[in-house]
Amino acid sequence: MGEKSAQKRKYILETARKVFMEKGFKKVTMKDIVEACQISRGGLYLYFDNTSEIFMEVMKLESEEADDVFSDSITEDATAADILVLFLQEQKKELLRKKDTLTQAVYEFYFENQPPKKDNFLKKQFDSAVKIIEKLIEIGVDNGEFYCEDCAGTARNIMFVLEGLKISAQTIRITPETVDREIVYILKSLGVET
Amino acid sequence: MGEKSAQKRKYILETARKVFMEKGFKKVTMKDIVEACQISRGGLYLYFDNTSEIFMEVMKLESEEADDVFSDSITEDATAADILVLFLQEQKKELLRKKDTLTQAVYEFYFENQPPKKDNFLKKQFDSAVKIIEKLIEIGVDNGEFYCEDCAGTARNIMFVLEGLKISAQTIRITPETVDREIVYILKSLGVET
DNA sequence: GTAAAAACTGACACATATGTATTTTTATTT
DNA sequence: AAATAAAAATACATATGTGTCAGTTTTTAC
Repeated sequence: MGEKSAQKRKYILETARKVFMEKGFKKVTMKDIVEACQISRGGLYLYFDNTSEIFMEVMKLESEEADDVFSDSITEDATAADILVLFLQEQKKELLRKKDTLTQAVYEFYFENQPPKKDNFLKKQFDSAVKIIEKLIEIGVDNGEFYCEDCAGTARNIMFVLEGLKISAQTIRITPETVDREIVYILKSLGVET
Repeated sequence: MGEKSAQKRKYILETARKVFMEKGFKKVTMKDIVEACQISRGGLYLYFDNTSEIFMEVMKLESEEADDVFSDSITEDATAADILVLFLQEQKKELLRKKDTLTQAVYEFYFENQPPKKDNFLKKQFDSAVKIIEKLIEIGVDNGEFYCEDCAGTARNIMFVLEGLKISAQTIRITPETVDREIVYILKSLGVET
């Protein structure tokens, strides 16, 4: 647990991240990470005590680096509807690729370890996304793009639908068309025809 | 894998089911099941080869025994809205108790084993629930209880919200109030005030 | 009542993961 | 360049799980 080289520490976390993306959380052993990092068993233990600790550090990095969910969507002269559509499209892309995401690993980790009340990675992400969507809907309502009586409720609802799609993508194998249908449904409920 | 006694086989599956409810899927070992069943290691292997096989059999039993999602909700003179409310309340109860459910085990199982295209336990449940909700909404629309332009879409949407709530209950620790809010939101979107 | 078949048991051999302790390598200081 | 300290690698002891098999008990059939 010593600090040793901060650079190597970072390298280990970044490499471990890839391993977790590939194999989820539960399957990953210290050996896997050792091999991926091309270091020795003892070497790894100098930095971290176990896979849970490593995973938590990876999540911490992740939430520090996580740029705004809308960073890709916001442009100078985009309308609220444009931004929402881009956001939903982005989410679609994300949830349809099974590997290449920490999604499953995060779920597994929270299954295994009682989800923390504080510092809950998923909860933070969820809540902040809800807030931003709510703001966005309000803007859309103000300039007449959307019709919505309960912006906060709608924002929450959208996020729960996305959560549902996300876990479904991992379990019941939904198709891109299914996601599209949901996106259209969401937009229509805001009065936006596509 | 021999058939041996069908009765004992059933007993093992029922006992294993409890173990999976308690510990999820990944954590459970043959030893756990052996001990829960109070039989010998060799004895268990006479019936099943590994935990995956046992779990699949448990799921099969589950889906055979699974009574209609609405069985508890339907009564002689209930309105469509009544039935829908009861159903949502039932789902709420279910998703809020963490243990006592195969939910997490099923997720873990599908994480570990590529979800099957055919015989997908979750998919079957999901699809059949969607169908029934759709029917229910149609009935409600016909007799003026609900307002809805896209019954199929709404039914699907409701199920994805429920999926989202279900996984969220396991990961971000949602409260009963959060579920209630979503239920109210769903009903309101159908034009039902509560 | 006994012999054959079926069901069951517990120990064993193997495999894999963990965390630590010791040795070796590399870097730093004088 | 030798002495020392830090970092990394290797080997080890421990733990836990798996699947099998030789032997035992129970059931079945005659």
